[in-house]
Amino acid sequence: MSRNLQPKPPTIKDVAVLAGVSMSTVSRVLNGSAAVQSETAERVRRAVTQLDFVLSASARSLRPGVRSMTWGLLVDAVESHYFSTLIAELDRAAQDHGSTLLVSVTQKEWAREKHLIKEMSSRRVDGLFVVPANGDVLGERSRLSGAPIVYVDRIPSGVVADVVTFDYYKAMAEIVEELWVQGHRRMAFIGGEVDTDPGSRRYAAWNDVLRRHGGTPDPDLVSVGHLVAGTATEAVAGMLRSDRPPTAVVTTTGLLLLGVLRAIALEGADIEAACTEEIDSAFLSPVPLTLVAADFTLLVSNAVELLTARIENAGEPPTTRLLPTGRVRLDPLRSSTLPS
Amino acid sequence: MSRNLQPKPPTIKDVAVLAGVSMSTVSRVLNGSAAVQSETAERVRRAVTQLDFVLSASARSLRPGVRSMTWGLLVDAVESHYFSTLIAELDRAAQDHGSTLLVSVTQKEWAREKHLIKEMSSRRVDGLFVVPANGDVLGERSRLSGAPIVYVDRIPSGVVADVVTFDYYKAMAEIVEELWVQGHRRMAFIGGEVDTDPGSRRYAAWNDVLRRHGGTPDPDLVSVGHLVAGTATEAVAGMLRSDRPPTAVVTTTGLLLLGVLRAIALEGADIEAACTEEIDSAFLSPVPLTLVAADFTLLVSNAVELLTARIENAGEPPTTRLLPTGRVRLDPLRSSTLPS
DNA sequence: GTGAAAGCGCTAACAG
DNA sequence: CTGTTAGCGCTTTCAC
Repeated sequence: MSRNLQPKPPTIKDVAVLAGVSMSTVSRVLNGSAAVQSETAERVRRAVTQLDFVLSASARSLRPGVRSMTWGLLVDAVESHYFSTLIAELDRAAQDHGSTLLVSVTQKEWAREKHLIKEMSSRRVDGLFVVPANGDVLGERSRLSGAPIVYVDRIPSGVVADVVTFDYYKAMAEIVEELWVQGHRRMAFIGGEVDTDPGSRRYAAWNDVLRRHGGTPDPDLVSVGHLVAGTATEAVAGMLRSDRPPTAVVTTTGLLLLGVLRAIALEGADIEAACTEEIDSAFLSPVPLTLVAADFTLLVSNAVELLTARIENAGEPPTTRLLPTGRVRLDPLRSSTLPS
Repeated sequence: MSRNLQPKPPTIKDVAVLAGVSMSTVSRVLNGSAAVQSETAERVRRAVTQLDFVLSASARSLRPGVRSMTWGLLVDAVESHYFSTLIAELDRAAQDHGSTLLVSVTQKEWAREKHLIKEMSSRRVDGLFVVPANGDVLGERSRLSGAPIVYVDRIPSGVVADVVTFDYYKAMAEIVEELWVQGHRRMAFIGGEVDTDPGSRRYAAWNDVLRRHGGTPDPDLVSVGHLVAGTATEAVAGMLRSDRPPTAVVTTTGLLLLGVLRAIALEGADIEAACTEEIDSAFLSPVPLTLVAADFTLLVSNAVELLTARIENAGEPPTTRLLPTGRVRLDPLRSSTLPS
């Protein structure tokens, strides 16, 4: 029980006493908000180091008009390559900006998102990045006050706001078009939720391209609403075992792609696969793979630009930015010739 | 510019006025800290709903002795299965406990970890989970004041503290032992940092088991210090192309395993692989795979138990908990018989 | 260039 | 059961 008790952290007053100045002076030194005699400032800084003092973010942000130099990030879920990449990039951006990034998880529930937005606001973050969950049926989003918000990756419903997302419609359209040109006439579509963004955009693109080429998609080859990889595996395995199996299968998320690849591996099928998200184990694919490459550095820089602008000045009208995507093509490694 | 400006959030005073009571009463209703006439309470609650009011976490936590019902989590990096799983579990646990989890990234830098611990403390989190970064050469960790800390997954240096981690030594020892029993005499070891925890524990186990069976590990089959998958791929490819290739390769992290599998796929090798971490694309492995399964639910429940105890009462001596791990065995899917 | 004092939003005595 | 008041740690006028 000796040194285990948490000694309460020093306050600005402790620093002031130790440095032999007033609290105001310490504050001025620490914030650079006004000129302080260099010798005095030095004494203050020494006291700060000695006490290992840090300004209390809570107390500090109580005063109106003071920036907390903190950004919040609300993600919907954590099981995805996408999520790790986003956090890593955003964290770096925040650091460059001199801000701290605080991340929280909404678990795809609108109620939780709403709660966390308020929670973060009550912690006085300067701004929030939000990967919106679905479910705001009452249009409550537009009534949320507090810190400015930039929505990321998904277009939220029920609000006109700043949004940065990739052009998933175009990404999917290009993939399907390309497969069509390659001669594929029986393509399967494996998707998650298709009535909400961004699934809806992808699904629309899929349908549009196939219809443009005449004919409607074969309903036996469309299976949506998958939330986990397992059901996707079953769906694809079923298709592959049927009388008229697909020659290519298109899917939307990395999670589902793994499910699809599993089915393909299980069945020993020899078809094309494509996905609008990347996975880091793509090289292990038993079949040729086309992936949409999303540049998260680009996503983040756009989002940061929007948020900082909004933090500085709340006047601009909200914008939605649709970012371009790239493409990655992979052929199975196993049968490839050995590199010299 | 009309409704775009952020209206400053309502305060407890606004609620009090609207409900026709005093601030204290509002506070009491919101905290359930004392009995309030049910009718009055109802009026307050209505006002709260009407104004969409949330207590300011900043102001609230300024008072000494008040819990913020917030936990912090500091992770070293974000590119790993491990990380997603940890966050997901911890977030759920926090929610069950009625607390909010705030996550931040240390980027494996001790300076950043130190900064973020203070930053989080200054936000008055009730406690912190930390995946410690290496580099505390001055033993500063033990001097950190502020919120109680439970270290997770890694044993930090320079401090006696609460730690929860898996028994990586045993996990690795068992794997190597098993491979030995299966007849493998030329095993390769691909590792990351081996002079810091937990790499050091795994590397020690590897060496110990091989030595116990007589003979030292072949230095040509040991390659450590890999921080990315690419260099691991090169190292393994080199081994596989050599005169005396390994018959099995053991690696430590999921990231490195992917690099290893890539080399195996590239070279078309037919050897065993093993890893002390799981990956979600394991079923795509071209070769038989043994993985250590770590139960993160267990990790998290232990960590939460320790932290909450510490939050309640700072008296107990710090403990280190080494949790048991499981095993997963996977055979390549492609050549397997089709399921009926 | 520096200090004293008010007040940010909230909770916890203390009265009534 | 409810209101009044002091004060948490900090920044910012306002004096000096």
